[in-house]
Amino acid sequence: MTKTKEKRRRKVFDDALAVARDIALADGLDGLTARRIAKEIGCSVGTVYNVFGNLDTLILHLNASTLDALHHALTEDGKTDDLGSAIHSLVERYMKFTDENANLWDVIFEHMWPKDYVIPDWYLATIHRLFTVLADALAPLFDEDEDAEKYQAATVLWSGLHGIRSLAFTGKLGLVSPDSVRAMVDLLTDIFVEGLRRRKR
Amino acid sequence: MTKTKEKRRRKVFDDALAVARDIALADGLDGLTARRIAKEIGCSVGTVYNVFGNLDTLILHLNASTLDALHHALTEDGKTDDLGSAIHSLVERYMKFTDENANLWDVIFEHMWPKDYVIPDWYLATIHRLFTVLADALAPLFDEDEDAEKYQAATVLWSGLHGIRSLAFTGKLGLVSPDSVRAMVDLLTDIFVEGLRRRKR
DNA sequence: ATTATGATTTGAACTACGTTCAAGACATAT
DNA sequence: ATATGTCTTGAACGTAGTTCAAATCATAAT
Repeated sequence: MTKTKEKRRRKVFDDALAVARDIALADGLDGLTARRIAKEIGCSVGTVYNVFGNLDTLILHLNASTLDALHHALTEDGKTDDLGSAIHSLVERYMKFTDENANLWDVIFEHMWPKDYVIPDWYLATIHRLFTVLADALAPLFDEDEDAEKYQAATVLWSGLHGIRSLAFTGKLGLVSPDSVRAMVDLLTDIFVEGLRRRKR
Repeated sequence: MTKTKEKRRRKVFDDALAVARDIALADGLDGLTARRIAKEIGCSVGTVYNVFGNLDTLILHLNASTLDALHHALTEDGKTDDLGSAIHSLVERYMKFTDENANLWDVIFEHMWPKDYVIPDWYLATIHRLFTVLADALAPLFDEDEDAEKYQAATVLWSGLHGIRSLAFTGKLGLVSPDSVRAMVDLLTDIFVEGLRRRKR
């Protein structure tokens, strides 16, 4: 049977990702070594390489699951009807998730793909799906025929929020308090949404 | 005499940074190894460690010089009197500099300080000086007694632009063309400046 | 039940990294 | 010319990612 082999392979895959997630949460990208993952799931490095091919691909899957977890955090429970508060709710959830999973989240950005690494389409789709959540919340601020503009605006806002959060988290802004991060995020969100509102009129 | 020793030490310091800059421009953070730098300036790794203590400190100095180079690019030639065009000029120069020195620029953000690494005040001052350039350009949009708000707004705008540029450059937005990066940067800048303008009234 | 076959697992080994440090080379003061 | 104290050197250590020949295992065939 090829079934049992598939099962075993699947178990290594799942276990490795679960363990990698725990390690990343606790220690960030630095802790994510092939040897440590192998040891913690009780196999050799060779087996990890047999399943994932290389560490980059393992991290790719880890990041995809992190992105999915954020997507879930953003979309669970109902939406608000209120225009502005839907966006603020998303920002609130985004900040909460990235705070509570800071090390795990930052693996996505700390890890650099090798120059020749081809990022698969399903991973890009995961990113796209996330941006679309924000784009949908921005829908009232755009006309029906402005899907491209809407998606672009969502990308801009989200990238901007990411810039603030990640520079603060990695200490590259100088010393910045969590409080001021929140104030900066709110400032950007408010001004941007208000700007789109004016533009629509 | 301690003069000749100081001279030699200074030469190793300067040569190492010059070589590190060339390597970073060509190959990014990956190429910045102690052995390669030592070989290219014609000394042993030990000497590099004698002067810098560790690679992190060498990269700290490299980054400081990169930040200074951007500061120079932003401030050379006269300022414009025009309110909005001063800001757009800064953004234009920022984008030009980070495009032409993409690998070098990204060393600042790809490199992560060890958990216990203490970033010296003079480095933080270099960052502060850079943000102040943008804060000064935003001055017409704030009252005299709003220095903190002005600086915060500069930080928000710059972090936002950085978020867009760096996510695009590192391929973490999915596939994004250079053209659309420019459009996104302009969109954020326009909306943000316009938002501050309205706020002032 | 025993053997043969083919895939999987293993872990030592390879290269390359940051970093250290004992030994030698060097410059200065006497 | 010698003594002293500093600087330079490069082999060596520990740890990465990754590879691969040998051992192990599961299945199919006899």
